[in-house]
Amino acid sequence: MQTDCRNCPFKTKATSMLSECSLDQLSSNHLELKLKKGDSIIKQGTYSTNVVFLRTGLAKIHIAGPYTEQIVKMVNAPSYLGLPTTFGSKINQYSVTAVSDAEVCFIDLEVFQNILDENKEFTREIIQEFCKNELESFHRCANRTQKLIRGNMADAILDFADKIFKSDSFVLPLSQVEFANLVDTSRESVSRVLAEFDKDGIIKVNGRQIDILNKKSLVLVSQNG
Amino acid sequence: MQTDCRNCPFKTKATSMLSECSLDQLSSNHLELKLKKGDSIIKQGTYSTNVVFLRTGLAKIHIAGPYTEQIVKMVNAPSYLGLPTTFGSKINQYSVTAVSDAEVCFIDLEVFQNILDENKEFTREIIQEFCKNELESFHRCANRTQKLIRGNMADAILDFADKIFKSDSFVLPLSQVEFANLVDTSRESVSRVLAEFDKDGIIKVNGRQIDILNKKSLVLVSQNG
DNA sequence: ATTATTTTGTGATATGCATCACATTGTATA
DNA sequence: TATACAATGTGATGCATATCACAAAATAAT
Repeated sequence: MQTDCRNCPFKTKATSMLSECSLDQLSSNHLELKLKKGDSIIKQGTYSTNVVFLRTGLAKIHIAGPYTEQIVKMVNAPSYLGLPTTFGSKINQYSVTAVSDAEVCFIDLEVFQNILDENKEFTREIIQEFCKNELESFHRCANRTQKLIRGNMADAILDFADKIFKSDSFVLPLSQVEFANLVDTSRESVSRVLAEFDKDGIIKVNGRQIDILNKKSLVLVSQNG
Repeated sequence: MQTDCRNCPFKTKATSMLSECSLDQLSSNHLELKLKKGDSIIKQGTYSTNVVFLRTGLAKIHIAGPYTEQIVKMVNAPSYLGLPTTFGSKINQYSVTAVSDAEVCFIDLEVFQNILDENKEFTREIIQEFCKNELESFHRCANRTQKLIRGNMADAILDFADKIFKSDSFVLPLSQVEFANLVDTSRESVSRVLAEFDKDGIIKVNGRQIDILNKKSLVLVSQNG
């Protein structure tokens, strides 16, 4: 299915920089797909020739570590997915999976490259994005390895609230196993710490429904443990 | 001091894509500097308007974690430094320090941006570089958090041999404290594990001189622990 | 509705490694 | 050459958290 990209209401900042001409090129060279929660978007180990545009929905980027699957980051729409894997390597180096219902557009790599070549502003924004990601990954790495579990879990919850859902009440889009893979812990520890936070009145846990009751405390835990 | 970039013998793949015109622009808009081991190249928290080209030498990228300084990665010449920090943020988000004598060129951000705008091939290469870095950081993060210390140390030693020095004999450019910050351990553990590897005949340690004696074993340790 | 399967809660135990404490060696500095 | 300071070696101890082993809910499948 193809739609007119010019009128797409889900443009990223980068995409809004594109010329009409490039948008038309996109329109006639992309495949739009509706996905259900759990559907695979990019699969580690498979051949890759597409950049993916996440139009709506929420996805996880995950990678097979030496022992367990690790969730590298959560991404919400609108956003481009798979640039590193598609540009940097013929074979996908990580997986992306929808954790909510989602809409995606598959864009041929050559078309995307062409659009990069023809749109300086677009390229600038994409590079900005790369820079932001690299900085984030530096910070994430330093935090994850130095902080204790409580701190990392607090971080993750704050991230969901502030970056993903923009609300202090949300339902966790991950199982505890997945949450553990995101925070680098065991499933059991996730369960325990969540219960602790609840007992301490920092958050209210009801199944996967999370309500942040005391954000200051949560930030403190994030900083100190 | 300014030199002619056209004849610079230390071009990256990206730089070799530049037009004569852009090289001239670079020539007249960069500051070349000779640095000594330990000299700071980029300092976290300071204002940043320059991209740095590492012409010769070896540098560490490091970042202040919540508790200790963490070395994110080692970079050897020729390579551009500080792109994420300079493009993505006005204030440097990480530090870069020479760990050997080095030569660097400071390039004004606007000049660099201009050169990006004018050279598609150059831009492609830079984007490739970003992609490679992001993939690397995914892998590094998954490995570091899942592997035991012996595995991570084996990894680091293999990295030095294969990527940095291209030789199975080299002198470690880091103190044990720094090595610990690179591998996410304590200084004591570095000392102990190095001694273990030596005792097991996997490597020979003599001060900071490292000789890999049994690379297969080292790879095995890297994989299993 | 009933069964099967996945997800979650919670105690007990084991362990890898940080931390502490100090000895020893190496390396700048006066 | 002596002295100060940084880098390293090595044991003893403690702690955070993984792992194991179940029970209990919750969801999905029949």
